[in-house]
Amino acid sequence: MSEEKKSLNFIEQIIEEDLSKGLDKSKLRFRFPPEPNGYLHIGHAASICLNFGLGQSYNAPVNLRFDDTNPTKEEQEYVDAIKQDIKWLGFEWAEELYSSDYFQQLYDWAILLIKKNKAYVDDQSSDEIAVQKGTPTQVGSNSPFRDRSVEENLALFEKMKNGNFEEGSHVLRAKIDMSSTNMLMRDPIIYRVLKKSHHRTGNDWNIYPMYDWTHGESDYIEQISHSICTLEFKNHRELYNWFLDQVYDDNNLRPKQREFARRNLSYTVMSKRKLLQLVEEGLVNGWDDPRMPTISGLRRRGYTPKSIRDFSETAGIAKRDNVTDIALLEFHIKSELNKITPRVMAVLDPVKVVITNYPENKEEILIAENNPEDENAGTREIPFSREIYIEKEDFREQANKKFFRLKLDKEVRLKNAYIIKANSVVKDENGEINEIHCTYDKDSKSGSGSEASKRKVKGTIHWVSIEHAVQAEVRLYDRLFTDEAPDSHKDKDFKEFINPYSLKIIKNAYVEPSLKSAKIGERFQFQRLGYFNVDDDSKTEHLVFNRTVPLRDSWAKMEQKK
RNA sequence: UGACCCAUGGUGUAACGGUAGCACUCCGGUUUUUGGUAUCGUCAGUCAAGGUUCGAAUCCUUGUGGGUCAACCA
Repeated sequence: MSEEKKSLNFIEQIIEEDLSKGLDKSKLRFRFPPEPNGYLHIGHAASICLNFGLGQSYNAPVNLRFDDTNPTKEEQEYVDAIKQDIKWLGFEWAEELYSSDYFQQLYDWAILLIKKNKAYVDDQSSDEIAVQKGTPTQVGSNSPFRDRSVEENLALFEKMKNGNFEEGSHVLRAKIDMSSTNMLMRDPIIYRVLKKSHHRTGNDWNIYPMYDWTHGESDYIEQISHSICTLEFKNHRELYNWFLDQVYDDNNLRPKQREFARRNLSYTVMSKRKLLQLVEEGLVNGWDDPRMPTISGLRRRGYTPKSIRDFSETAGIAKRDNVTDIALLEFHIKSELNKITPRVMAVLDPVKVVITNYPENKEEILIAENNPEDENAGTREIPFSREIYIEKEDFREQANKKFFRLKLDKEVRLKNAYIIKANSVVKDENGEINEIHCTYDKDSKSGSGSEASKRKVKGTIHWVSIEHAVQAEVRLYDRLFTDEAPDSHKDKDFKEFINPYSLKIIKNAYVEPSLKSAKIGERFQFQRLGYFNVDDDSKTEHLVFNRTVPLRDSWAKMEQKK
């Protein structure tokens, strides 16, 4: 076999370089560090696949670390959901850890910082500190409290910790450089007073560490070799390294932060803040609404873990901002579902067909292939009778030669059944077609091997036997937004681009009887229509299907062009 | 009037000084009892200008365009 050299992404190249410079392969260790303040989305999936993928290819441990340093926003509900989503995606973490596990160590190190005269307690308000910070083009100025004695700082910090100060009254700051061109280096805040109960540490702490102080030190504690985050943290790297310098010991591994571009998807939004807004304002039905780009939404929609992993792999990673075409995600889900889903027949917009030369009480069982893509998928039985439903749009009284479906005086094949010819229509007082009267060629039964069955008829349409069909609810989804990048418009709110037709509910669809026992989560291809799964709301007496994604429809495309 | 990062077909990525490749999308053909699938094919790209070099997408300079940074958020 010719082994084709797979090109490495830039993170892998950095790792290879470190390895070639002498880093022991057994020292490789990664982490995925979500804040438990929302649900994971397809953008996180990129990071998850990257980190856990590196773990797999280098046989290195990957920790799941909840970055829970802000008790005002974090909840156990999110912790549970995040764990479920990662598992569902097919990954296993080495250890489940929490930044809050390190609160004591972080506190001890802060004391050390004070003793080294590299941190001080500032009594100023948040506004005063902000003013002193300057602007990107203007240097900041020193706090009047910057030169407090070590003893005083120690005493004050102790008081902060003990709850003797009110929120907002005091902070601990690193003493770095108020004139740095990097705003983050202008004496960043390390600790703030927050008298809030934490989802894990309860009321143990009155002070909580900030992200920058926490993240690098946590990486160090866990001996993470490569700490991979998104581009907006690029400017934090200098501070990450400064904090590391304060505690670093030569005998240990020194973590390295590297940044890649977050993955954006067209026709949706990806920020947790905006997704939360959609949920809270009732614009969608929760975090797992099938229109949401969340992992739980995609799961409910019928996406498979593999399709999401394949998508992440194909999209790749790099350092430039991007908006990936959602068609790529759809390509991967269609490609997988094509291979694995059983084909069934369902009619979403029914019109009645009467086969006038078919005996009134007769019913016969036809055999249908479950999946032409899978020889082992077997066959199933489908009942056929005199009265059936077909899709309204599969019939026209008159149409040109391009219309490969049922029309007056022309023939069409009923999938897995007979060739029929339309003879007449029965209309109501409004001119709506109530019934289509057809005759069938009784020798043309599919698979019978007869001459008639081998006749070439241009079109094949799906159907269900009225007497045997099961009524079902079908939910059709379209993209949530009408704009490719709804949050890229400076003058417009992203919600202005919400697609009012993103959800269409069909109450009276009819599915073939084999679906009567379909279970929640099961996936099917409704032939000629798309891929569907059974929604969480589904019950035996009231089946509910979601359309995961439609089939490619070149006919619809042709029609549209006209 | 700052610092840092980025710039390859419509989209996402590869090429690590030596033939600009892959995938998606779009468009067209063939096959087909799904207008699906499969299969074949077409269109289409190195931000600009200089420089270094036998040779530049790649290195350098300048410019242009985009992004990030002034939360007691992460």
